[in-house]
Amino acid sequence: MSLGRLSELSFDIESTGSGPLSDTIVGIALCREKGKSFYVPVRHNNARNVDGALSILKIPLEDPAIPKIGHNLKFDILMLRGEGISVKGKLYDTMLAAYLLNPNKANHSLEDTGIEYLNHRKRPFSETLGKRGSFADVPLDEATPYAAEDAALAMELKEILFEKLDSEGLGGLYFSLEMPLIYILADMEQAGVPVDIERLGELSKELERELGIIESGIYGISGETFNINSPKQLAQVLFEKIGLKPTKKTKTGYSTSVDVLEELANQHELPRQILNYRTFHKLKTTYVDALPRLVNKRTGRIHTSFNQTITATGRLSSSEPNLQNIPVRGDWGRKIREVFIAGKDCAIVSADYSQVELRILAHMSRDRGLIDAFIHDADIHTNTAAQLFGVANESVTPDMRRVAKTVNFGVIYGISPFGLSEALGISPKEAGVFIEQYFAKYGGVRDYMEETIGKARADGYVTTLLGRKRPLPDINSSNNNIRQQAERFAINTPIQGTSADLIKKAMIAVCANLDRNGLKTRMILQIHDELVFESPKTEIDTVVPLIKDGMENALQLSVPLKVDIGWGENWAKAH
DNA sequence: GCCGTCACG
DNA sequence: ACGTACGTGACGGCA
Repeated sequence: MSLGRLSELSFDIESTGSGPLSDTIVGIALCREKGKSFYVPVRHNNARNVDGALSILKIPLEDPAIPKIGHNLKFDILMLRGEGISVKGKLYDTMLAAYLLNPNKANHSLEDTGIEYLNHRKRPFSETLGKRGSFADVPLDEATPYAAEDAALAMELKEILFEKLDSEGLGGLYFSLEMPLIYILADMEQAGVPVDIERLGELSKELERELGIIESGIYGISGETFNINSPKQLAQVLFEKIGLKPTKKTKTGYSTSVDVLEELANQHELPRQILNYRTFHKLKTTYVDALPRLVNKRTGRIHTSFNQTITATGRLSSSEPNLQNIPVRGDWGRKIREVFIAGKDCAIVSADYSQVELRILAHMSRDRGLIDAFIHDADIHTNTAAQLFGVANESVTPDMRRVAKTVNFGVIYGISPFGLSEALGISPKEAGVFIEQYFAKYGGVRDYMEETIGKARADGYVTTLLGRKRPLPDINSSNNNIRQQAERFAINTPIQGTSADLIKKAMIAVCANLDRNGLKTRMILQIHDELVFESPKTEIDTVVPLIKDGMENALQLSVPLKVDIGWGENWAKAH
C-alpha cells in the first residue's frame, strides 16, 4: 500500500479493539475511495513495520486542516493517543450523525446503521473473530478485509448521513455542539478520576459487618433463612408466611419494591429491615466493592466512558463504571463521595445548575409568573406551594413545599393525576385538584403544553432550543396508553433535551476558556446539571469565576441561569 | 438474556 | 378495564 500521498486526502480512520486504555489496540483501517481500503496493524500479532506506518499516518492525522471520517471517532482518537498521535481537525462521525437523525434507536452500531441506510450487511465481527481470543490473533489476510470493510462503510455512510443531517436542519447542532464535544469527552475519559482505594476497603468492611447484623435480624424475625436478594423468596416470606397484604404486582409476581415495603413498614418490622438490608447491599455491591476493580493499573484512576449516542433526549450517559449515579443522599452518600479525591496539589471543583429544568420551562413556556419568580430568584417550590394552597409565601409549611416540589417535577415529566397521586401517596382525584390549581396559576405552562403536543401531532417530532429532534412515531396512536406516553415524551423531551444542549454548550465554552488561558484545570465529570473539575489549588481563584460565568452564560434565556459552585479535597466537600 | 430493584439527575 | 409520571446503568436471581 502506498501512503505517500495520504496528506492530500480526506480519509477515514476506523479501528477495532476493546478499549482506549487496554493493551489490545489492533489497527487502523483507511479508506480513500469506495473499494480501496487499507488496514494498518498497530498491535496486531506478527505485524511488521507498524512504527513506520504510524509515523507516516501521524502527519495527516494531526493536521487540523484534514477532516476525519469514522464511526465512533472518540474511540479512535483515544486509541491513537495511546500510540502518541493527537488527532486534530473536523470530525465526521457517522455514529453521531445516525444518533441525531434518530435518537430513539436502541443502538447506532456500524452494523445496524449500514443496514438501515445502505442496506449493506457487514460481516459480523464474531464471524471474523471465530474462536480466537482477540482480534490481534486473527491472521492479517483476514483482519485486513474485515477492518477495511468498516472503513469503506463509514466512508459511504458519511455521504448519505451528512446530507440528511443538513436537510433535516441538524448540521448546526452537529458541527457546533456534538462534534466539538467528542474531543472534550475524550479528554475527560483520558483524564479519569482519582479514588481512595484504601478507604473503599475500610467502607467495604464496615458494610460487611452491618449487613451481617441486619441479615441475622431478618432471619430471626422470619424464623427461617432465605435469599434476601431473591424477590421471589422474599415475596413468599412476606405475603405467604407472614401474611402481609401485597399492594402491587409485577409481570412475574408480587412486587417487593420500596414503595410497597414502605407501606407495609407500619404493620410489621420485617419490611423496614429488608429496606435497610437492600440499601447497604446496593452500596456495597454497586459502588464500594465495584469501584476498586475499575481503577486503571497504569494511571491509578477510574476512567468511565461517556456515551454520546444513547439517550433519546440528548443527555450523555456514563458506563463502566457509571459515574453519573454515585450516591449522594445520607451519611453513606457522603462517605462514598469522599473517596473521589483530587490529585496532588489539586482540589475538586463542582458546579451545578440550580433548578435548570424549571428555568428552561419558564423560558420555553413564556409563563409570566414562572419567569418573574426566577427573575426575583425566588424559592420556586415555596412560590408554587403558595399558589397551590392559596397562602402567602411566609405561611408555606414544609409539607406544603414538599407537595409543590413534587408537582413541579410532575409538570416537567408530563403530569398525570395517576402519576402525581402515586408520587404523593394520595388519590388520583386529589392529585387532579392540585394539577388544576397549578394550571390555574401558571396558565402559560398549560398553553405551552397544549401547543407542544399539537405541534408534535402535526410534525411527528419535538425539538429542543438548539434544534435537537426526537421523533414521536406514536403521537397519533389510537391506543390511549401509547399515545399518552408519547404526549409525556413531547412535554419532557424539549425540557430535558434543552438542559442537555445547555450543559454541552457550557462544557465547550468552559474548556475553550481554560485552554485559552493555559490553565491546567481539567474537566473530569458531567452529571447532567453538574460539572466536576480537578484543579491545581493555585488556579482555584481563577477558575471558579471562569466556570461559573461560562455555565451561566452558555445560553441567553428569558430567565437568569444560576450556578452553585464549591471546592474541596474531595467530591463531598466540593458541594 | 430478561426481570425486578435501586442508585443518580 | 386497562395502565401511566421523564432520562439512564448495574446488580443479583433465575430461567
